[in-house]
Amino acid sequence: MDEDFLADDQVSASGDSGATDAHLSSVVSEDHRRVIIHIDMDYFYAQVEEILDPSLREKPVGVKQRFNVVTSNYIAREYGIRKMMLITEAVKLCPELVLVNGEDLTKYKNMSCRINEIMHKYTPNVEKLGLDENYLDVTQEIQLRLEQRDCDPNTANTVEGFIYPPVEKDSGLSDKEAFRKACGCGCDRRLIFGTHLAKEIRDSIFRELGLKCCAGVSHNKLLAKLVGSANKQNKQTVLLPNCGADFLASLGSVQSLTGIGEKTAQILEEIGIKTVRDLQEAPLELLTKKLGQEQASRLKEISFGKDDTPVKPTGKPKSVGLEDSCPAISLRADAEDKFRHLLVRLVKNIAEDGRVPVAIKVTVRKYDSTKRTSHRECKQDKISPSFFRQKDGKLTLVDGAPEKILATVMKVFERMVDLQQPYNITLLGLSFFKFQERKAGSKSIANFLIKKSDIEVQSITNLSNESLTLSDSFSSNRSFPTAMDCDPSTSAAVSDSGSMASLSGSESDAEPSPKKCRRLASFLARKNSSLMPAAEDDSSSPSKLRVADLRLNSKEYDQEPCSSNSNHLTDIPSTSTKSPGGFFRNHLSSSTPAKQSPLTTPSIPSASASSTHPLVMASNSSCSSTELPPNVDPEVFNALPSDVQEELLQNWRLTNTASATSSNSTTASGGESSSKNTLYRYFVKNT
DNA sequence: TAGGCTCAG
DNA sequence: TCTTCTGAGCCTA
Repeated sequence: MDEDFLADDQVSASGDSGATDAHLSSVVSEDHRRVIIHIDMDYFYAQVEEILDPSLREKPVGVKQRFNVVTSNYIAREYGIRKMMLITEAVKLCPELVLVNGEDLTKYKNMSCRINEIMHKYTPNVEKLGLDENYLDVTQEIQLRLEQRDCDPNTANTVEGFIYPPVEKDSGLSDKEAFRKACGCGCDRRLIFGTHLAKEIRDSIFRELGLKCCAGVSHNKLLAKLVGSANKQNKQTVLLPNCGADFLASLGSVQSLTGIGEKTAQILEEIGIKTVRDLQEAPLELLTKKLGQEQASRLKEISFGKDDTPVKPTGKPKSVGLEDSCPAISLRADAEDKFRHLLVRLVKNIAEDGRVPVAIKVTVRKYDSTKRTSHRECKQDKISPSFFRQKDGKLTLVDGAPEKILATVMKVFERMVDLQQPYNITLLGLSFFKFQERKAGSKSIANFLIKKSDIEVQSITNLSNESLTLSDSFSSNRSFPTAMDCDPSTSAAVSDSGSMASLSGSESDAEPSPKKCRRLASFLARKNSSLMPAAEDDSSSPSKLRVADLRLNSKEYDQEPCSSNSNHLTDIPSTSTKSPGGFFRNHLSSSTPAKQSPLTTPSIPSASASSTHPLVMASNSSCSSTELPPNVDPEVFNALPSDVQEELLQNWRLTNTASATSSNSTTASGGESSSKNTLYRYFVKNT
C-alpha cells in the first residue's frame, strides 16, 4: 500500500463528525465535504420501450404524447428529432420513425421504482428528480470505504470515467495528481472513490435492468448534475475540485443553470445578463434590485457553483394527479364526462399508495379566443376519507363515492368557469393531495388515530409508551376520519373530536403547523394549570399521553377561538349549492339535528346512538378486563397493550363513579362528556 | 391557507 | 388554436 494512500486515508477518514471534525475542517474545505452523484437515464422513455420491445433497438424510436414526440432514442436524434417536436414535423424528418404511445406513464414509473431500489442498495440518501434522474449523497458510504480501506490502492489513483476539465495527456499527471493540483484540501480521494461508486451503481442498473445511464460526481447537487451532462450516453464525469465556476461559465446561457428557467432568464436579460459569466460578474445590488435579496443571492451563488442544498430522500408523493389536454370543451356535460374518466384513472393510480387523500384539486386551462392566449387555473376542495376503503390491499372508492367526488369536482369547476358565458377549456386535470396514512383492518383503532402527517400512523401501542407526544395525541385526536364525519348531525354532536379534515380548518392539515403547536402548547398549559388537576401526576412527563388527556383535549379544543374552523367539517356536494363549507356550517348552526347523511358508513355508530351514558350502562362499577362497558368490541380492546387496557379500565371506572355520584357533573373528568368524547366510542363494536 | 407562478424532467 | 403530463416549491394576499 503506498504511503500516499495511507496519508490521504488518514485525512479523509477523520470523517464529518466527532472529535476529529475540527481537524477535518481545517483540511477539507467546507464546500468539499460531500460527495454527490447524479444519475440520469439516457433517453429514458425510449429506453424503456426498447427493453419492453427489443426489436426497437435498431430503429429510430420516438415516444409520443398527444401531438408531440416527448423523447426519442439516439438513432432518431441523428435524424434531428428533438424533444417536444410535433409529430408531423418529426415524421417529415424521419419517415421510418417508430412512434410509441407514452401517454400512460405506468411502465416508466415502474421502471423508475426499480432503479430506485437498486440505488437504495448503495445509500438511503436518494432523491428523485422526475422519473429518470436521481441524486445520491454517498458521503457516508465513501467515508466507510475509506475507513475500511475497502479499495485496491492500485486503483485508488484512477478515476472512473471522464474528468472535467480533461487532464491533458502530455501533462504527465495521474488522475489523482490532477485532483491534488486542483485542490489540496484532501477531497481528492473522496471524489475518486465517488467515481468508483458511481460506476458500480451504473453497472448494477445495467446488469439488473438493462438500462444505460450517465453520472456526474461532484461536491454538490448542482455541479454533479451539470457535469454529468458533459459526457452523455452511458458515460460519467467527475468535476475537478475548484473548477465549478469555470465549468458553469463554459455552459453559456444562464438557463443552463438548474433553477433558472425561462422567466428568470427573461428578467435577467432585461438587465443585460445572458450568460453564466455575465451573472458571475453582475453586481449583487443590481440583481437584488431586480429580483430581491433572496433570489439575487441564490443566483449569485449558483453561478459560481455553490450549492449547499441537501439530498433529500424522496418519500411518497405529496400529490398525485392527472391532466388531459383536449379539443376545446364548451359544454358542462363534456367537462363532467372528462372529469369522470380522469377520476377513474386517478383512483387507480393511488390504489397502491396506501394513503387516503382528503383533498382534491381541479385544474382547467381556459383558452381566450379573442386574445389567443390560454391560462391555467386551479381550485381545490376537501373530500371525505370515508369515500375510500381498502379492498384486497388496494384503495378503492366505496359505493356512491365516485358520484360524490364528481359532484365536488363540478362544484369547483363552476367556481372557475362561468357557465353563463361562452368558454373554451383546453385542459382538465384532477389531483389528490393531503394524504393520510391508513392502516388495514376496518376495526384498527389506528385508523382513528391517524396523525396529520403523511409520514406515519400513530399506533395505538404508542398510547402506552413515551414516544407519543402531546402534540401527537392532539393531532390524532383532531383528525379521526370516522364515518360520523360525513354526517352533519353526528359530526355536530361530536365535533370535538370527530372532525374530518377540512381544507379551511387547521385540523385538516397533513402537517401540523408551528402555529398550531403553539396553540396546543398554550391550551395544554391552561389545561394542566386549571382544568385537569388530575393530570399533575404526569405533568413532569409531557410526552406521555393519558387517555384522559385525549378526552380533555378534544373537549377543550372546541373552546379555542380557532376551532370555528372545525365547523367546516364536511360538505355534501350533492346537496350543497352554497359556498364551500356553507352547507355544513348551516347545519351546525342549527339546533335541529340534520338527517343522517347517505355518506355515513356504518363502521362507527354515532355517539348520539347511545342516549344513555355508556358508563352508566356499565352497571358493574368494578369491571374486570372481561367486563367491558357495553358495546365495546373485545377484539379491539384485547389488541391493546395491557397497560393501556388497564388505564382505560381505570378511566372508565373513575368516570363511571363520577357520573354515578353526580349525574349533572360537568367536571373535566366527569361523565357528561364521556358518551361522545372518550375513547369509548372507538371501541364500540361495529354493527 | 388558497391559488398562481415557476421550474423541473 | 394548442408544447405533454406530472410533481414540487415559492410567493402573496
